[in-house]
Amino acid sequence: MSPSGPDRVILAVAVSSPLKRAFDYLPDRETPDDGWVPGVRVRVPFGQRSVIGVVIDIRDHSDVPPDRLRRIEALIDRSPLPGDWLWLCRFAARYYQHSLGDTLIGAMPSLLRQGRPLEARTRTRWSITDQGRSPGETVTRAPRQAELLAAIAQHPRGLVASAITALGFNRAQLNALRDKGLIDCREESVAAPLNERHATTLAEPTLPLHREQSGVLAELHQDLDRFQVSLLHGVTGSGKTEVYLQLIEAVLDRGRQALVLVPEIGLTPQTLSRFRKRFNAPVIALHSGLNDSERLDSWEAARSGRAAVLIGTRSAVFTPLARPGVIIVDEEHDGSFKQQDSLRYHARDLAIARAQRHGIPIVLGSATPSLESLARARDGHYRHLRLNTRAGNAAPATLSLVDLRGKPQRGGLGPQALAAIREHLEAQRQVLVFVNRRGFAPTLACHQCGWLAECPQCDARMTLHRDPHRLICHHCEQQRGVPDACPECGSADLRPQGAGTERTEEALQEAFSDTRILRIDRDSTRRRDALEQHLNEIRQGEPCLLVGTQMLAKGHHFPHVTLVVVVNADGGLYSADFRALEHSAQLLTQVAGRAGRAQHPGRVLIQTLHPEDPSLRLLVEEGYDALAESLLTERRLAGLPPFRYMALMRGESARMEAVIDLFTRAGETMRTWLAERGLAVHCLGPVPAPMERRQNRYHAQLLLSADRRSALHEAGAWLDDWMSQQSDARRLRYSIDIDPQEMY
DNA sequence: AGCGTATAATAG
DNA sequence: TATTATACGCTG
Repeated sequence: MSPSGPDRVILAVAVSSPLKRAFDYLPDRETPDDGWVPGVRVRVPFGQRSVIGVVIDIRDHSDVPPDRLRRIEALIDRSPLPGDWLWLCRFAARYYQHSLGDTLIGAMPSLLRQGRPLEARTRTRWSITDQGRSPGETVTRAPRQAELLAAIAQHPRGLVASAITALGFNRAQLNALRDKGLIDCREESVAAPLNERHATTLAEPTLPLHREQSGVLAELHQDLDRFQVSLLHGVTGSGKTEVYLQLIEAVLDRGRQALVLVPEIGLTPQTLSRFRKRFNAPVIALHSGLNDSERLDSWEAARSGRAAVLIGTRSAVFTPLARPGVIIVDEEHDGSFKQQDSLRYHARDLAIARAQRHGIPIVLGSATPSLESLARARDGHYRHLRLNTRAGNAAPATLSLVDLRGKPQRGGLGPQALAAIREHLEAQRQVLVFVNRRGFAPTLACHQCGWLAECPQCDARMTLHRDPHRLICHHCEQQRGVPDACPECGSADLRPQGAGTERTEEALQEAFSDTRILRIDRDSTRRRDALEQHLNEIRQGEPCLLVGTQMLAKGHHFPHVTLVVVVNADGGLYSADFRALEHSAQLLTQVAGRAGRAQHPGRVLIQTLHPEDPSLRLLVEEGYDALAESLLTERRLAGLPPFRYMALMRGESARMEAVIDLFTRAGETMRTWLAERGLAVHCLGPVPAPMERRQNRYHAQLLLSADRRSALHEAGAWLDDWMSQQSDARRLRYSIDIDPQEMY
């Protein structure tokens, strides 16, 4: 066969590289030509390096000149990586317009990335041979061997090596019996066979459901065997988790697996233990604490079917499943489901694509659904399931706005809030104070000349921290000492501006000196277990004050808290980001949901400088759902998501002109092409990013929007391709974000 | 000349 | 993106 003959085998290999194409290779010399299947890992020479890649296609010719083709160094896998996983990576790479190689390599456990073989865990099982049943004189002089032989003979299916060791026998005795031909061994997979059902016994009984929950569960039970998106829209405390658990029970009964996605801070030991206690089947958590080999083991457990329930954050959506039965996305509106670098995927959206592919149901749960999901529920694409009553008939918290204009403040708290706090503490209750900023104060200002502590490398103020006493930029981590005098005018009258968690904590400690105060934010919980310890203390129920950021707002239950104070609700009101109000309303509702979950009704005080703001009033007076309706109407009129689709091209460079020049040409070319093509896509920009300078790099963006995803994708792909051909594009960093969540 | 660092080129 | 080839400026 001539090297350039037509029936020669060429392997298209995807490697981790920003280049959005596969690379052609010749097979290695060991592997027969018919031994190739797509989806196997290979080691290939790439430039000066040797890297792991995935064979994505087997071809009979290449467009690359034969003398430039290199040879695969080694085939790693005997069988391809899991088919559902390969499909999802392909889908994600195409949808998010990212390199397939990068997607594949990034979505596999790091040990697989390093070339570690993926083998199912096996164990050795020893069983007796025909000869062993009548051993004759062969073991009379070896009493231990005779005992071991008798032990094995008692078990018709044989004994696994670990059981034999547990009985006090050793390897030498086994080998001796084997050499005499009395016993034999074989390797068997640890994984459950594909048709084996998980133990259906519940380790813990189910909780009684209230009427609404039963109704919802009955609806979910109807569609266990087909693709259906259900939006489980349930107020805080309405018992969504119990619905998940009972739905999963039905799925496990059918011998299928469940994949549960939770927000980044939602994977708490309590959540996990609730799942583990409920099911006798293996529940596996995929969290950041796993080391590389645990991660690979979990992957393998899911792939082989050994694991029944998988719970994890964003990246868990890429876990391969042997027998998928249901996917649950809890707190589906949570921003942490969107990856903000490299492959900018949304785990909720990929989960939906995956469920569709598998033909299984998916449940999106939230008390404050994203406008995207609400819109799809309203137009009938998703089934809208509601839970409006709180378990145990707990009354919903009462929300009120507190006008802070012209009021004296201590640590950001006005007189009304302080009085309410005192009242609740005296009644032996717990109070939660929510401050959406860590540190002591958002900035330091000179009262003589108006100087503000600004970050030297960002368009942002530096946050004043007390412990350590430093000015820190939250955008670039840059730190500097706190000046004694104003660097501009020399005045010593420098004052902190506004309040962060540290300052509110300090002010509250002064005002309520006998009260235990627990601060919970990223700084105070950096130490391992610090958060857990605090939460345990809070659960004891002693009166105390909790001061914290959104870490407190999400996922935790505080049955003894009867008052929640929101120090400043105005953050989301006047932001450049069109989603700011939605996110702000979700957060406020979540915080409010922390109050009064037990027998005592809760109160929520929301401090604001804009008590007349219509959105804020709508939220407080009628709740999240009413505000969401109004926001949806605005979005429709403004032609914004979820009524139009967006793609955002971001660029950054050390010089603003470099980005603007390139993006200006990109925008013009794009618009011309769109007009010629007759594609209904808007191209806006370039515009500088809301925060232009970050870490001394300048950011700008080009925004594409369209009525149809397909048009948007075509335009995005064209733009990306055009960019890759520009020589000056190499000098700056750029990336495309499909369905961007934040417009920074 | 020799070195360290910024910048460009390249990947089958 | 990761790596390496090269270009350039500084020291002695």
